[in-house]
Amino acid sequence: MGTDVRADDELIAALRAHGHRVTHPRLVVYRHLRTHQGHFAAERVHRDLVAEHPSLSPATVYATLDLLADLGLVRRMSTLRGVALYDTRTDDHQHLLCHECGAITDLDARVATGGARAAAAERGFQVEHATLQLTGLCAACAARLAPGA
Amino acid sequence: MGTDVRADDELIAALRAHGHRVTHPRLVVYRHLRTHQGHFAAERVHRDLVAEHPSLSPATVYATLDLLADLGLVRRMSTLRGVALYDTRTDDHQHLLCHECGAITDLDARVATGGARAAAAERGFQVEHATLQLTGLCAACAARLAPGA
DNA sequence: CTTTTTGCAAATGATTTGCATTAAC
DNA sequence: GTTAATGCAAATCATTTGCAAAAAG
Repeated sequence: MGTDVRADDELIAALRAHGHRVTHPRLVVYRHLRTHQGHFAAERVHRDLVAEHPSLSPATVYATLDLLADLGLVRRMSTLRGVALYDTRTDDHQHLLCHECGAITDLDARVATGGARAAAAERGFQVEHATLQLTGLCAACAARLAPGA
Repeated sequence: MGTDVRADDELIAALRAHGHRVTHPRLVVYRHLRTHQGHFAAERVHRDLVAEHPSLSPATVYATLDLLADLGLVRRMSTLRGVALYDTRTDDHQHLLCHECGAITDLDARVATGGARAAAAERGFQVEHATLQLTGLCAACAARLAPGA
């Protein structure tokens, strides 16, 4: 493993392109997300990193994730619960949200969003991402709730 | 206007079917949602109703909206920000989320979700709703941010 | 050197919880 | 009568903010 220099370059280029500074916390957070792909809450990122970086503050993690989202390096996810999540995947995919346990999993199906995008554009809405959210029961919760099936 | 008895009946039937009691706060909240369609935060519902129903507590509104969602009379919405929203529409439609002002608007396009639903089912996920979320800039924010265009 | 970014601690704000009281059934 | 549901106040928890100190360019 070790530090992936290519990953750093991508962050550095994006920061410079928008007039932001390349700082230690930003590198640390970004590397962590690159290494551990998935859906992250700010608080979780902070908890994961604070042992190795004791001076890293929650506020900085919140600000950094927000910045990374603005730079397009992660995506803000919509959630049913009240915790803000960031997705390391920036390509199109779908989300399965279990309303029992709150688990969120990725799905890779082909969904034609062209019609909806066009309809939105007609209203003057500039679409950046179109994500299909499927809510329901995950396999584990379905099994737990319907025992004898 | 006046009380729409048919609306009450729908709530009462759903409550009875699930062994819940028909209470005054539940009627009041449900009537309000029926009358004022849209996307509601619990806090907003409470604020709207507390003048006429001074004893109505926030906690009850939270619990009631949660119950209505479980009964299928409203839908929990996914949001980018940390406020839980409930949608009075329970039929299939899409949401436009402006990440500048936070505005959420409905869209009525035809989106083929069959493929994604099937893929989810293959994984053992029981899909209840499939909602396409389009994130980006609403017309107002786009105009404000790109002045000279 | 100048300005952004950080860390810290305090403030905020939505949501939840515990518990005695009240209202459904 | 019995039990669920309410109201209230306190607790919780994620997130934001203000400001002095530190670090980036």
